[in-house]
Order: sequence, then C-alpha cells, then structure tokens
Amino acid sequence: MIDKHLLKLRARDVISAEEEAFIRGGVSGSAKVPRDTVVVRAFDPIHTSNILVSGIACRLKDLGNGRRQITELHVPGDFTDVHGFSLKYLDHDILALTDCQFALVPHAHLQEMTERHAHLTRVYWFGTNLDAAIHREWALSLGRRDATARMAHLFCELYVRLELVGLVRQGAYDLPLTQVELSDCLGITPVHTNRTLQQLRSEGVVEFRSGQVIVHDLAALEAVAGFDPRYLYLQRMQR
Amino acid sequence: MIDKHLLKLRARDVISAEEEAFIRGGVSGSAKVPRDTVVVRAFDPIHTSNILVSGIACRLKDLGNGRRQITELHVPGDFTDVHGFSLKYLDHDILALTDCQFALVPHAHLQEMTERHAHLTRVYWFGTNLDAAIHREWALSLGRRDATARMAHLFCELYVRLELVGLVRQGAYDLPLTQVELSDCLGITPVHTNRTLQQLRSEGVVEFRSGQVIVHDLAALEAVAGFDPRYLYLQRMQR
DNA sequence: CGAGGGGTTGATGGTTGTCAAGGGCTGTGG
DNA sequence: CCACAGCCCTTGACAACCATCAACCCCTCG
Repeated sequence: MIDKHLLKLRARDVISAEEEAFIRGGVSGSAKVPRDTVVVRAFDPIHTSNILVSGIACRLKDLGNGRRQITELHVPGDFTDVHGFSLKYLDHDILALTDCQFALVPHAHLQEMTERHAHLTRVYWFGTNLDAAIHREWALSLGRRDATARMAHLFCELYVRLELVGLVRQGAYDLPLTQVELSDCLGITPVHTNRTLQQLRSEGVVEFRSGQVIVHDLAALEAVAGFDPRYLYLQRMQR
Repeated sequence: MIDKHLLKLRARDVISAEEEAFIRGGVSGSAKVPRDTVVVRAFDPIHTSNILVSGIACRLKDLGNGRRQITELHVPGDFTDVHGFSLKYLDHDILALTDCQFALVPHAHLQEMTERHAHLTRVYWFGTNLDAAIHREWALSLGRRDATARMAHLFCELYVRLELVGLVRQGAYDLPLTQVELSDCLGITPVHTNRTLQQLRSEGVVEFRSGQVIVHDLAALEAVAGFDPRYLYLQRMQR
C-alpha cells in the first residue's frame, strides 16, 4: 500500500530492511475518502498522520471571505501531514481534491520512531524540510512570477514529483483538478486561469484538458517557468 | 548569547537544564557580519547552522533577472538554517539585512542530538515545522491578500515574534529595513510599498519610519490584516 | 561638493480581477 | 426519453490594482 511512499524515501536516502519493516508496521489502517472531503480540519487536535496512497490532495488555507490558497499539492507517496505530529494541530485543511486513499499512522508510532530510530527520524525531518522548500518556491512564484510562469512552474514541479513515483507516462500525467482548484494553487482567478491555459496550449507548450497534463515541449515549459529542480533535493544522500 | 533562542524554545515547550546545557555546549563560535552579507549561499554545501543573536536576517530566493523574493524574516533567537542540517544545502540565501551576530552550531552536534536527545530533536523538528507554517501564511498573503493587508499582516507577525523575545516596547519595535527590502517580502514594487505605507500611516494604523515600526492601533492593524496568530503555535506543549 | 543611497511623487500602461452571460456535458427524475 | 439542474469551462466588456518609467528631494559621507 505504501510502496510509493518508500519509493519517494529511497529516492533521497537509504532505507534499511529493518527501517522499512518499522515503517510498514506503523500503518494502523487505511481510509478511502471521496473527492472534496476535508481529511484533516485546520485547528482540530490530531493524533494520526496520513500517507497518500492514491489520488491528489492538498493543503488549503481558507480566508473565510471566499478567498482561499492552496499551499501544496500532494501526490501518491506523500506524507500529507507528518508535521501534525509535532504541531499537534494544523494551520490549514488537508483536502482530498480527487477520490483518495490514505494509510494511517498513529502519532504514537512516530513518537516511538523519534525515541528509537534516529536515522528514520532524520529522514522524516528531511521530508518536512522538503515540504518547506516547496512552500518557499511557491512563495517565489506567487510573489515574483507572472501567471504564465507560475502555471508552467507548477506543471514542472508535478512532472518531477510524479515521475519519482512512476506516474508520468510519455510526457503526460493525470491531474484531475478543476480550473478553480488550479486557480487556488496559483493565486489567480478562474477566468485568468482559463486564459493562461489557452495561451500555453496555443504556444504548443503544455495542455491541461480532461484531468490530464500533456507536456508537448518540456524544455520550453521549463524555460517559461524558469524551472530549477534543485529545490526538490533529488540526489540521494550518502549516509 | 543564545538567551533569546532559549526564550523562543521555552515559549513552546519545556527544556530541561540538561537539555539547555547540551544546546549551549553546541555553540562552537560566533560571527559578526555587516549589513547586506550573504551568510549562507544557496546551493553551497554546508556543515554548520546559525542561530541569530542580534539583528535582522532573511531567507532570500533570487530569480537572477533582478526579481527576488524574501520568504521569511528572522529575528533574534531564530535558528535561521537548522533545515540545512537535513537538506545539506539550502535552496535560498541567508542574508543579513542589518549588522548581525550569529552563534554557530556544527552539524555534528545536531547529528549527536538526533542520536541521543529524542525530545530535543522533536523540539527542533517542531521549529522547522513552524518555519513552514510561516511560509504557508506568506503564501496565503502573496496569493490572496492585497498589498495593504499583506503589509499589515507582516507587521502583525513580527509584532508577535519580537514580543516573544522581548523586543517590543510600547507598541513599537525596530525593523531597520529599506522599503526595497520590505517590497521583497511583500512581492510588490518599492513604489507601491511607499504608497501602501503612506496609506496605513494616514489611517493612523501603523507607521514605518527610520527603521522602526510604531503600531498606533493594534486592533485596527489586525483587522486590516485579517490576522489570526494560531499559525504561530504560541501555546506551550504539555510534554 | 559631488556621488550615492534611500525615499517620494506624477503620469501612464499592463496584468489581472470583476461582472455577466452563455455553452457543453453529465446525471437524474418525471 | 426528454427536461432540467448543476457543474465546469469559455468569452467579452470593463475596472482596479499594481508595475513601470522618470524625475526630484533629502541626507550622509568621502
């Protein structure tokens, strides 16, 4: 069930058989939730964290006045809320953007990990730091890239992250979001999202249609985005 | 030297005398750097992390074409780059925005901490998760708040964070940044920063002048910002 | 005294937001 | 089987926020 999660971990560090067993042993159950479900509500106390097994989820901050910002998209293999273990509550919702399956990990298990598995603790600490690096790149996009570059950059990021877990085929990947949800990632209005998508499509760079991203020209997409993947920390650590 | 750092830690968790000794024992030296110094350069390998003792520093992402985005401001007591311990290099610069003093902590010491001090490891893990929460709030600002609210929100955040380490007096605190640097926090141009500052000043809410932030009406400032401090996780944990 | 950094102001333009309407598709129930 | 609701996408007209460009002021410092 959490094979993709291990794939993601092993892309960046060495996980021993014993550590793998410990991780697998920590999964206390699983949950299937339909599209548009709030999996974890902001500010609620929590005692379990969720590994995304399948589907697309996100971290969503809601201003209440109708304005909302997605601060990260989650792909299969992601630990959507390990940070909940140390924070005790989240400052944002975890929302399933499509039908999703999650593997559940009690915080007690993470507590035990910190007591007895120093290396694994560092691996998951790294994981939350990677999330923070993604947040920073999004802040850069939101602050200093125009709508076109911002959108291209998001498509580049997802390309890399999904390829890591084997979900890119022939330069295309599934992303069954609405244009409204995409807007909430990019900090623009749905109308402008629509027009930006049309522009990228007409230039033959990338297409977003019927829940799929089809990259026609990856080099061009990266150029439009100004994409530099180093913020995703893709090299494996030497232990 | 790192009293403010301990103040910050103890605001959110219980630190034993033994743990305090371990932290203090980890400081291998200190560094004084003048304004505008890059303390840690993006993508350089690193083996030491820095606790900010005095001054204001930031995390800065540079697009190269003149566009740059500050993703977090650091105040005295902050561990500006603990995340460098697990990431091995940073995806952004650490820049001293004023004359700064830092306490240096070798990564070997943090490594030892993860092996022998599980609770302290959780404390510092929490710390990086708090940074990520701040990143998310900034992403929300950059994506969904207008310039006025964004600026007000930043002043609110700094008010809380500086108060925690005893650096707010009579509703005012030092913030010796230029308007250009403030612009790089807010994702707007210096010209617009200037006009937004004038607006907030003329409304009697807050004043930013000669390196000081003077809050005239905190309630109004928080209202303009839509400020909710819960993302700063101010309650102390019960161990 | 001149250079340079920082701040201020005015005029103008562009990216993006807002408002409003309509089209296509899907699912459902009469 | 058709009517209709609802969601999603698309388009056009217009407005607003913010960027750009350019100039000027003030202060400090060599």
